[in-house]
Amino acid sequence: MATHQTASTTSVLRVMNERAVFGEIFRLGPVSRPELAQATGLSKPTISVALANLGRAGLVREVGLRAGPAGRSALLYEARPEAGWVLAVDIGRAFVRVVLANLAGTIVTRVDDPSGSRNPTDLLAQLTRLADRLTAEVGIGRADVTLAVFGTPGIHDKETGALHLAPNLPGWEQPGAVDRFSTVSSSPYLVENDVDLAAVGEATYGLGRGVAHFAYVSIGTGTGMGIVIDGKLYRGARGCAGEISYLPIGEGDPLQADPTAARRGMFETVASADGIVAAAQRLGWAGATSAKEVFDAARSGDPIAERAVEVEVNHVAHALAAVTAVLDLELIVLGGGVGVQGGDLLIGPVQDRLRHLVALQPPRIEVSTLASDAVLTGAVAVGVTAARDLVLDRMVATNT
Amino acid sequence: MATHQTASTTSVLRVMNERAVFGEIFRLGPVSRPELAQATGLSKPTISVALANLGRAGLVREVGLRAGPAGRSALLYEARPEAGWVLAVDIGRAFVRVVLANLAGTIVTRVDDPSGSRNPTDLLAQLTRLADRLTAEVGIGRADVTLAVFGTPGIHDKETGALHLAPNLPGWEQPGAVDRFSTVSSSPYLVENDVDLAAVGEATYGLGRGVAHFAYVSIGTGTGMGIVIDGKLYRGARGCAGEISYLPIGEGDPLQADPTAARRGMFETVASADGIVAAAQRLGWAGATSAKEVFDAARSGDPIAERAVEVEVNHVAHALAAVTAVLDLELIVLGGGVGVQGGDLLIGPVQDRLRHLVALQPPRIEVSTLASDAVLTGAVAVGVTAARDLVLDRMVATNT
DNA sequence: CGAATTTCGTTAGAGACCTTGCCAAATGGC
DNA sequence: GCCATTTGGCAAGGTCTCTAACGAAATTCG
Repeated sequence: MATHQTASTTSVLRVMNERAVFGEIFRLGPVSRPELAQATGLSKPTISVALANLGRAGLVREVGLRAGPAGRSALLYEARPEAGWVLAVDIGRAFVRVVLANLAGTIVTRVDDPSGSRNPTDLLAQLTRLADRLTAEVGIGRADVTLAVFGTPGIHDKETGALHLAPNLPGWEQPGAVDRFSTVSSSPYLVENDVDLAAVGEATYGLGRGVAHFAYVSIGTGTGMGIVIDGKLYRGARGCAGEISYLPIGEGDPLQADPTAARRGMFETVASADGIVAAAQRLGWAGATSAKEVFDAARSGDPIAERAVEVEVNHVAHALAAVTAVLDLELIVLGGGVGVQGGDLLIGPVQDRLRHLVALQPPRIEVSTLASDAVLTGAVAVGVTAARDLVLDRMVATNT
Repeated sequence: MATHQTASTTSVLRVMNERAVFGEIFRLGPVSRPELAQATGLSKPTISVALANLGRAGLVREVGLRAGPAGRSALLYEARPEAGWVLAVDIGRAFVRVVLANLAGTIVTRVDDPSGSRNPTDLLAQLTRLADRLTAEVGIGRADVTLAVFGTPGIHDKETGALHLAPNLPGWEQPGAVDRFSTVSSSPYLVENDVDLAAVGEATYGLGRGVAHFAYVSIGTGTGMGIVIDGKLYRGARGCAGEISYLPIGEGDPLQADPTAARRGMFETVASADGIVAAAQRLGWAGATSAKEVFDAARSGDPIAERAVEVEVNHVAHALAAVTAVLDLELIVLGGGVGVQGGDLLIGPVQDRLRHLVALQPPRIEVSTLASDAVLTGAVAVGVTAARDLVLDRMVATNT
């Protein structure tokens, strides 16, 4: 770390330019040399040599001709999608979802497998089996995967390799457990919180496109938030940013309660699916069993269910008020089981309530359109971005 | 925005390298050519031409010789502090503070002037007078100021040029009012929220040095928070990030209260200096007049004052719990009148309470060491960073 | 159907920058 | 006073990019 952002010899310039060309090819799709010259500001000969290098490395290929209104037709170039493969994994509550995506970000194969035993050894065996199956379908081996991305609940402690705050994954809190993901693909891999990935997915392919600062708030069996700042995922000092489960919001006066009682009035316990059911029961509907049921009843005008939704609105609005006061976001996308199924009932009232709670201009609030695929989508987005850098780095290394 | 981070011709390389050399000179202090070569990774001849260019532009000068254990003594170079001047202004409640700092960041002259009439016209006249006085002391004119930085309460709306949420600055909420700062120095200027500047000051010269993610929480006559993420100030979508005044924290059950009552239970009303006095009065000390008085009484064991401090601890802990759940910071620095004067009584109990409120590892909490100079310090830090870029840009422009 | 026109791609020459390698100058120790 | 050591400067060489010009391909118009 002697030098911060320094640069030196003239050959780094070539690498920078090749990087820029590669990026523009992704951004613009099939594109001609003159268009690349205009987009990058480079001259035609420079574009030509960059394309030659990228082509020799197998990252770019000719893809046809474009006829203009007059004059010679231009050769079109595109990134070779098979130049890299991303294995994206969503370790969900009921299902393990795995997809294989190419460098263009298109998902080529996919499998949803019911969760079996979730201890590290069994889960890793399941993932390895699924990875084998998917790669075979495409005609590559597990070793040809450029990068694997694993979306898990909880917080990945990079120091110890343990997974914290993930009670549904027994055994993964052991030091070094997360490092065993390396056995699945024998290639570089990333481990990210599932809600964080969903936020990236929403930022790349969903409603968050083009929004500088936004957050994805997931409410389901649990609660969580992924924060995107300046288009980049914000993880916090220890990876715990957005752990809104612990927001001090709940019934009763927090100041009167026993100050030593831990976890009282946590957002998660009152606002998650179970919290909604509990609220309905407390309000007189003893037989309430699921959040979906409560939302359906509220839609048909049941007064107790309506009141339960009102309570949920209040909780969510308080949480988002805290988020707004701290982060001043442009957009909040609501996801998770409760967020998606009850979004139509929640969004309007939450926004109204929010306007009263904070005198600031509240963020736009929308319901996720990616639904249960948000995590996978985000894993692909993260993986493709990193994989593009990887294949370029590899090209530069071999050209030494 | 055709190109994102692209680069092209070979001459940008020279600029990048000169920039790197200039930065290293600041980082390392008086430094020899071989040391610069090592630090930047550039060769000796390149360092020499870069220094020649920087010297010709008046940004760098020779400053002496360093004799090593053996061999020829090396010429030392340093940045010329007079190559740029920063005018930093803190528009505080009782005082207007103005300093003139050189490019090295050392404050050369300073004046603290009691706040008079605070409407734009009068305040600008006062500032212009003070700027004239300070520049004259250094032997330069107001036009020689490289950059001016104004720290104000409230939020600067860059679209309209209005200052929002600053009730103590009457007339400044008019569109275009903030643009009139240009009359003070006739040079480029920046307008930042005062608490945000304090956060930058703490990050550059205070306890936040080297901390990636931290926040400066100010509690005084009002409340506010400045957020530094990845060493950079985070402003939010509309510049309102860190407006913790509007955190929904307060007495009573927010769910039982009238949902339409705006601003009820705001953090600022309960936790600011007035809030502490009100709490003491409510607890039975009818004659309480100032927060300082309450803290002093608590230190001498007065039970009512102790209970009032306990209430304040609870409020602050709840606010910081919300901040921690959202941002997962490494460090929170406490500032402002209440934060500095009552910090010794607050920090320990707040940290204890915080541990119970969030199951996460709470951030370190410390009392600001910069005290009332935090805003000015931050304004200087912001200004010096920007001014260094400015003088370099100017050099590059003249060398075209 | 052929020529003019327009656009594309390549080649050649030149400029800018950085680096390696060598030599002179200066300093402290033996 | 000489020598090892480090600094500073100079020249030559290499890499990259740009401009300018030329040949190639495709369309339009006569």
